[in-house]
Amino acid sequence: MRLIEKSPYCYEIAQEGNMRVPGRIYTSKALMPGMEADQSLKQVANVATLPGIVKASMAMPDIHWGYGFSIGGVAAFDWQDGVISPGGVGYDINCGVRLAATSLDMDSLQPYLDKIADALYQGIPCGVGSTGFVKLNQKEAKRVLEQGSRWAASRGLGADSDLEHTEEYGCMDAADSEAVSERALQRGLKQLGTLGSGNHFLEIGVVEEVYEPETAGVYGLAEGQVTVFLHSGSRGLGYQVCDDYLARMTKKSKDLGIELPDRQLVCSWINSKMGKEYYSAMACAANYAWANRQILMHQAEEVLLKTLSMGPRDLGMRLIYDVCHNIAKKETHVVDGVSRALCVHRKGATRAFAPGHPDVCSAYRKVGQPVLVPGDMGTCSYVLAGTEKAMEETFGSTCHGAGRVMSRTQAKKAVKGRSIHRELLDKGIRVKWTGRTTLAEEVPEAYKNVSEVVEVVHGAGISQKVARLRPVVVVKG
DNA sequence: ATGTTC
Repeated sequence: MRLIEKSPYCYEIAQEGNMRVPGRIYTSKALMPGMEADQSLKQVANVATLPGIVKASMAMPDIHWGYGFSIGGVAAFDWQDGVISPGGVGYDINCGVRLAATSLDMDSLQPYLDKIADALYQGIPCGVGSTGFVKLNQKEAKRVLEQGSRWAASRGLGADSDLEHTEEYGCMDAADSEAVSERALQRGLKQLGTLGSGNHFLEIGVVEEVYEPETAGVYGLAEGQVTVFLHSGSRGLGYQVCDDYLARMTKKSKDLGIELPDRQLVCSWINSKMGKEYYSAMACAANYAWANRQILMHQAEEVLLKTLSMGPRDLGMRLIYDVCHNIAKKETHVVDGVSRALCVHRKGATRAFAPGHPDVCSAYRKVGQPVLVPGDMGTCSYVLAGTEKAMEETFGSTCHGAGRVMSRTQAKKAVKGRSIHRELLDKGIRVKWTGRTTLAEEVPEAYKNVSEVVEVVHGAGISQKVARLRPVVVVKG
């Protein structure tokens, strides 16, 4: 595979063999060795062979090996003549993050942090197999799947301003609960309002540095301010939707009429019955994830109000934004001067729409869409803004996080005998967790340096640094 | 990521 340097942060995988377009990798010399250590670049080249792919098979600097498609990949297919692939979305459909600001400053909150850590850990259902406070019957669950965050708001678990500050307003219209299997629906009944496990978290943090005061002001962020940051997805329901359609599409893979370089790239024509059905089911799982994050954030607010004996006005908790980073969406983009309907797959990649884009809510339209980039639990996270260059180069997309450099198994082996909890506490980070192996798997060194990842997307111009956040309390599954 | 091999 030939890697050609196009600019300091952008490399090309030359088009060869069955590739229909080149590969394009956003990275730096510092991040290159990690990138070449696994099969992720090969996966980028494999995706370039899929029918209907437009412009390039792209990878963000946080790329690492994933199911079929690498995590950190962006691939857009023609809506008429292209394919849709569950592996291009990921098992955790609409895995994403949301950030809320509060009116508190970290100096005054410091004495209460231990109490807050205990209360959040008690009050937020987390871990594999956990169940939430909201129990659904089948009929109600279908409403969640078709309405997303709007369902949560209609049950008093969110406000209109929350919907306004959520990507897609917290609901994909294409959702049709008929496309979701009985088994997937069943798994969703008891899991609404649960955090999950692995890299999912709920964090109390502080705005440590502001890079763009004007944009930060528009978003409502200032240095020293206390924030609430949440990372979760569609839980067992989304997993089951992905699993169901991988199996169904594999059975019908002959319909595609082409040989795939990797069986994990199984896909359907977007235009086919199967393709449309997957899109409708995926949208349901995406809506479930939005409702889930909406409920989790509402629950976190309740816990903070009670723990701090405060009224909502004093706490001043308000959603800044909610983004998804595992999704396929019908979007219109200009390709070679022509406006085209595309199915943009972002798997471990975040939408980063530019200032002025009609899909950016009115409050933020002047400065561009907020992009939320969580780091590992011991470092920091970033708030970025979408740019025009992202629209031109990456279908309005950027990175989604730090990206793994060690597998979970490798990480567990690497930290044997160490107390990760103590190491983090020494850095002023209180961690609460439930899984026996969670802290080892999520140890900071298992991830790339998120600051290096962000330098790439900022340097390449596909998003702009706005602010950096530092965690002080972390709750994990 | 995931009732971590229905």
